Formats: sequence, C-alpha cells, structure tokens
Amino acid sequence: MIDVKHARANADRLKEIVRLRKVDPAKADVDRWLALDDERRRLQWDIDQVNSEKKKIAALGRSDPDSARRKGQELRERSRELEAEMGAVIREWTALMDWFPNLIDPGMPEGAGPEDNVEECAWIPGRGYLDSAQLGRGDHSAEFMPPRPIHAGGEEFAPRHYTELGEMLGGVDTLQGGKVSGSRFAYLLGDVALMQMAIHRLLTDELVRRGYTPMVPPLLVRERALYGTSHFPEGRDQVYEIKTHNVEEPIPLFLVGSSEPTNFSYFMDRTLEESELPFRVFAATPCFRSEAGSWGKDVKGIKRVHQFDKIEMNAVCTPGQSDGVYAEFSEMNEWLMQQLALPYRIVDKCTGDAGYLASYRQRDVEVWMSGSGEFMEVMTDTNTSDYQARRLKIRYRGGDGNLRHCHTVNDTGCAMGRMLIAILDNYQQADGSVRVPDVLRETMRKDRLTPKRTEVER
RNA sequence: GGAGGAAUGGCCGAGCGGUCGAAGGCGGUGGUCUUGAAAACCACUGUGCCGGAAACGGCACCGGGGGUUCGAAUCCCUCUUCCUCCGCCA
Repeated sequence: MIDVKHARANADRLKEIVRLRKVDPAKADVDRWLALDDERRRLQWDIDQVNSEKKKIAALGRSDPDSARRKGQELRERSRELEAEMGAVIREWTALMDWFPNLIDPGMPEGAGPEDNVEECAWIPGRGYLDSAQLGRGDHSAEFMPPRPIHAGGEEFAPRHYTELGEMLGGVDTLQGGKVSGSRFAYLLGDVALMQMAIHRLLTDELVRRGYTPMVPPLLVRERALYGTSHFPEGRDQVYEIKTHNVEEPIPLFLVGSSEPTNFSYFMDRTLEESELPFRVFAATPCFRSEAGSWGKDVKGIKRVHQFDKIEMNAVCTPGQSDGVYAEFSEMNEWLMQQLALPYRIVDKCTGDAGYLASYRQRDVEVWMSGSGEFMEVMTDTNTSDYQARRLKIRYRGGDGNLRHCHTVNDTGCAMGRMLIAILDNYQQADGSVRVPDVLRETMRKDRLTPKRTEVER
C-alpha cells in the first residue's frame, strides 16, 4: 500500500499511475477514495470530540453521578452511531486502496505491454554481450541470438522441442503426473531430477558464500501474508486455498505461489535495526499456482505447471539501499546464467507489463531457447520500495532514532523447471542426448544425459 | 484430548471500576561533576491518527475481538498465544 498522505496530496499522479499500470479504474477509483478519505477524517474528528466529552463526563461522575449518567448515555448512543458509520467508510476506503499500485520509478519505461519492454542487455556464451545497437524494445535482439542449439557443435540437425527431449531421456513424466494429480503436474526423475539437485547445490553454495541467510519457511500461510506482499487481493485467483479440517484452528490457509510472501512475512510487525540491513535471505521451496486464466496455454510439458521448485532471493533494506540490492540481485541472476552458459537477455519491464501492484521497478531475465528460437522468462527482479513493508509493517529505526518503513526487493534465484527446460533446449545434441553444463558435471558425476528411447512413442 | 495458570511500555514488573499512557526498576539519550572514565545526582525517554507553518493541542492503544457501565488495564463473553500437570503421538 502507498502512503495515505502522499496519495491524498498527489491524487492526479496516482490516477495517472493507475492508468499507466493498467489497473482497473473501477477497483482503484481515486476520486471515490478521496471522498471517502474526507469522510473518514470528518468522522474521526467527530469521534474524537465525543470521546473527549465522554472523558469529561467520566470525571464528573465522581461528584455528580446522576447527571453524568444522563449525559453519558446520550454520548454513548452518539458514539455508537459514529463508530458504525466509520466502520462502513473504512471498509470501502480500504478496499479501494488495496488496488492502488505502487509509485513507479522515474526510470520505468512507459508502454502498453511486453512489446514496449526495453532490453537492458543480452549475453551469449562464448561471445559475450551484444552491442547496445543490437538492443531495443520488444524482441529486437532475437535476430542476433544463436539460431540453432548453441552447445551442439557443428553438426546440422532439426532441434527437438524440450518436451520431446524430456520424455526421450525418461526424465520428465507428465502422463503419470496427470494420472496422479491432474494436468500440469509432472514427475522429474533420473538424471533430470539429479540435474535439478545439482543446480540447487550450485546456487545455494554461492548464495551462502555471499552471505545470504538460508531460510526454510512455512508454505501454508494465512491470508495476511499474501495480502502483505500484494498477492492479494489482485492475484487471489492464482492461489490454492486449503479448506482446513481436523486442525486446531479452522480458518483457510493458502499454498504459496512463491516463497516471497512467506519469506517477507518473517519480518512482519517487526522493527529492525538499521545496522542489520540489508537483510538478505533465500529459500528453496515448491511453489503452487492455479494458473487460472491461462488454462489452455502451455499445456504441454513443464513450462507452466501447478507445482514447481524455486529458489527465491529476498532482501529487506533501507530506502537508500533498495536500488543497490535490485542491481545486486540482477548481478546474481547473470552469474547463474553465465555459470550455466545459457544465452539470455534482461528486459526492463514497462509500465504496462510490470507485474503486480507492488512493483516500483521490475526486470526479467529471459533465457534464449536456441533450439526453438524464442525467449522464455526465468527470473523476475522487483524493487517494491516500501509498498510491501507498509502492509507488513516492517520498519527500521534509523540513526536519528526515527522509525521508517523498510524497502523490500525480491528476485527469482532460479525457477528450476524452466531452467531445466532451457538446458535441455540449449545443450541438446543431434542424437537426442543432452550435454551436461560444465559447472554441473562434478556434482552430477556425468557429462551427458542419454536417451532411454530414441524417439517418443505417441 | 482433559485440568489449571498467565498475557501490561525496548526489557523486568506494580496496578481498590474513576484524576492511569499507566508506579518502580533496568536499559537508552542529554546534562551536572571529572584531566578522562566509572559512580552519584538531575532531566528526558512508546506507537498511530487528526488539526496546526510551528509551538502545541485532541483522540486511540495495557495479547485480538465483542459486551456491561456515566466511566474499564481493572468486571463479563470469546478467540489467540505461552506456561504447568495428565493423556496421546512422533
């Protein structure tokens, strides 16, 4: 949520941001909110006056209980009416404000959708960064990216789709996953499962080396955790709700779609010391997503599934630190992509495509699938400034002794399923085998994944 | 699952239904004293909202919610959390 006073004083800018971020103007109705805000303040003033009277009457009660009783009863009635009125106003006022997007970084590109995202950089293993002239908006750099599987050597062949490779290797089983759990569920097994573990090891070692605090969080959370990071109310339809029975407390719990809400909620209602900021954590957890609204999209394979594993990086920091952490996370993303020798680009997300309401600035890392000739999103780095910290009440005491809201920054360390897809695609060989990226060979104790079947039976 | 007890400010800990935002202590900040430090002494020391340029003023908050009352930290109901004992499970 944004600062109430700021919203009131900068209503025109807020309306503009609602438009730029493509938020439903009926849900984030700024004019209605302003009217309610006036109402709220008027009522608060009235309530304060009545309470002040009540206090005086209470004192009078010692000397003259009878007249105090008479006046006091009237005041109590008045007070109850005002409180009821206030309750209704606050409910609507809050509901509108829940849909106000965060302020946006002055540097965030303006645009309508993904076609207006700005390419920050693009990198190709063995070649390095593209020239800035080769970058642009939308998919400008695509024509400069490798046209065929980049780790396949010189031999000419028709690249296989990763879903086919996964099945041939006997490492991705969506059929049995579907039988056990339904569509968009899969088993990973054998070398592909092993490869996920190796990536996990590679990244966690590095994060620990860099001083990030490992965290194993709860995955079933109460509503407030998801509200706090602004995954609610906006993304409510993306989340699995668990109807809890046979438990102590029969309230709904929700399966997290990312460990971000549960990781940041570790800090909620807390006041941190400035000296311990930035506080960086990472967690490796399963993530659960309903994918409502994209049924029928990416139905094959494991690109878009209801459950996947992800390493998430989160930081709680001061306002002065968030830009730096945002850059640091991006650098961490590039480190992993380069370690795995995968071609990628980074795009600066435009106002029309900048993700959830909390975004102040956001960039995506997209791996280049050299086998299938397309980019695929694998990481999202987001500076949410104080938006989430406000909702979660995460504050710090500054050197001057004053309390301020922290900033929060989050980034995907590694989305496992998609990273595996990217490796299968980029490291595929003519015979359907897949080379193991150099950096994973020692952990996996092998340098090649070999097909169990030469072709997929369908 | 059963039986008890508890929840007060950064921490510890008082608090007969009325003048309690709340004693006292610890911690913290500033000052006096000292060459410096310690000790001692003095003062200040919660958060949020509203009004105000500010000084300052008003209101709310004693685990959460509701109730009784002219008036609630104090009484009642309820929820949550923690502790002790019994049982069960790992």
